[in-house]
Amino acid sequence: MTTRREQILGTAAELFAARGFHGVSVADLGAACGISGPALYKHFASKDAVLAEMLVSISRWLLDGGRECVGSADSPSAALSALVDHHVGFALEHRPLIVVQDRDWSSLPDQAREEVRATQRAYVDVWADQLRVLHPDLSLDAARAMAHAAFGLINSTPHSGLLPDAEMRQLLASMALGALGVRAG
Amino acid sequence: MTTRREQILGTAAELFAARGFHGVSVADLGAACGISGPALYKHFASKDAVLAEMLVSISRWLLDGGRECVGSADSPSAALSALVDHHVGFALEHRPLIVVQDRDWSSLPDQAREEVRATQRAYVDVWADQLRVLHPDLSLDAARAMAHAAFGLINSTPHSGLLPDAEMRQLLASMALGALGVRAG
DNA sequence: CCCGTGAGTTAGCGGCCGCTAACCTGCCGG
DNA sequence: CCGGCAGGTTAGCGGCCGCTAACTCACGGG
Repeated sequence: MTTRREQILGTAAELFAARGFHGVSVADLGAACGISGPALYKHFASKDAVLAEMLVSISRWLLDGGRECVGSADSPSAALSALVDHHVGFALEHRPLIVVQDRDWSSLPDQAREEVRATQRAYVDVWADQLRVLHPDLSLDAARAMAHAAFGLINSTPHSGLLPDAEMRQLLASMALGALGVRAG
Repeated sequence: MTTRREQILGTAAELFAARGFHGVSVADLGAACGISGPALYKHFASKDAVLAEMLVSISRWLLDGGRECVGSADSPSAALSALVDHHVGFALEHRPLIVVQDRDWSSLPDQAREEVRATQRAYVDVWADQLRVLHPDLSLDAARAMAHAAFGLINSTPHSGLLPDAEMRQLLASMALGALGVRAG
C-alpha cells in the first residue's frame, strides 16, 4: 500500500511536469489526490517542501545508482554502458520526474537547491571520469559537457512517447553510446 | 536600432528562461525593460501574447532553416550534417529561447500552442525524412524519436556553459552525428 | 469510557498578479 | 499654433494563491 505522502509526491510529479510548479496550486494538487487544498499541510510543511523532497530524492537515487554501475564494471566502456542503461531505465520509468527536475529546480528553496545541484554535479562527474578514462585527451570540462549532452539525449524521452518502452530503451541506449564514442559490443 | 517590442521580447526570453513563464510578472518584465508594468500593454495585447510571438517565430525560423538545409544538400548525410550545424548554431546563439520553447510551450493560449506544435512536428519530420533515407529500415516513428533525441542532446547547451562556443559547437555536432549514425567525413 | 491524536474539513487573511482606466506629455503634420 | 497620437505614468479592481485558524470526526490504548 502507498501512503498518502507517496500519493501526493507521485501526483505532484505528474502535475508539475504537465503545467510547471508555478502553474499548479495547492488546491489543484489536493483535488487530484482526492482531498482538498489545505490538507496537504498535514503531510508537508509547504508547497516548496513537496518539490524539494521530490528532487532531492531523485538526484540521490541517480547518483547512488550511477556509483553502483561504475563499481561493478571492469572497463570504462562497460561502465558507460551500464550508466546509460541505468539512466535510460530511470527516464522511462519516471518521465514526470525527469521533466520536473530540469524545468523546476530553480523554484526550489535555497538550501534544497544547493543540495540538488551538488548531487547532480557529483553524478555528472561519475560519467565524466569514465569518459576521460575512455578518451584520455578529453578535458574535464569537455567530459562534463558530453555527460550533459547525453542526459539531454536520454531525457528527451518524455517529449516523444512514440515508441513502446522496449524499443525506446534500445534506441536511446544505442544513440547515447554512439554520441559518447563507446564502441558497440 | 532595436524597437521597444524587440527589447521586450529579448528581455522576456531571458527572464522566462531563468524563472519560468509563471514565475515572471508583467511588473518584473516591465522593470527589466526600464518601463513599468502596464506599459507593456501598449506593445502586446497580453502577457500570453509575448510568449506566443516568441515561440511562434522561433519555431518558424527553425523550420525554414531546416528546409533550406535539406534543399541545398546533395546527400542525406550532408543534409543531416547541415541540419545539425543549423540547430547547434541556433541553440548556441539563442539559449534562452531554447529553454523557453521546451519548458513553457504548455502555457501558450490554445491557438498559438497548436500552431507551434504543428510547426515543430513539421520540423521533426524534416529530420526524420532524411534519417529514413540514410537508414532505410527505420520506421517513421523511430526516425521521429531519433530526431527528438538529437534535439535533446543539442538543446542541453544552456545547462552546461562549460566550454567556449567554438569548442561546444564542434563537440555537440560530432556527438549528434554519432548518435544519428552519420558516418564522419 | 473517554481522551488524545492523526487526518480531514471550511472560512478567511494578506498579498501578488494580470489587466483596465484615467491621466500626462512630447512630438509631428497641416 | 494646435490637435492627435504614441508611449508612458499611477491607482485600483477582481481574482487566485499559499497558508493559518478553528473546528470535526474516527479510532486505538489504558
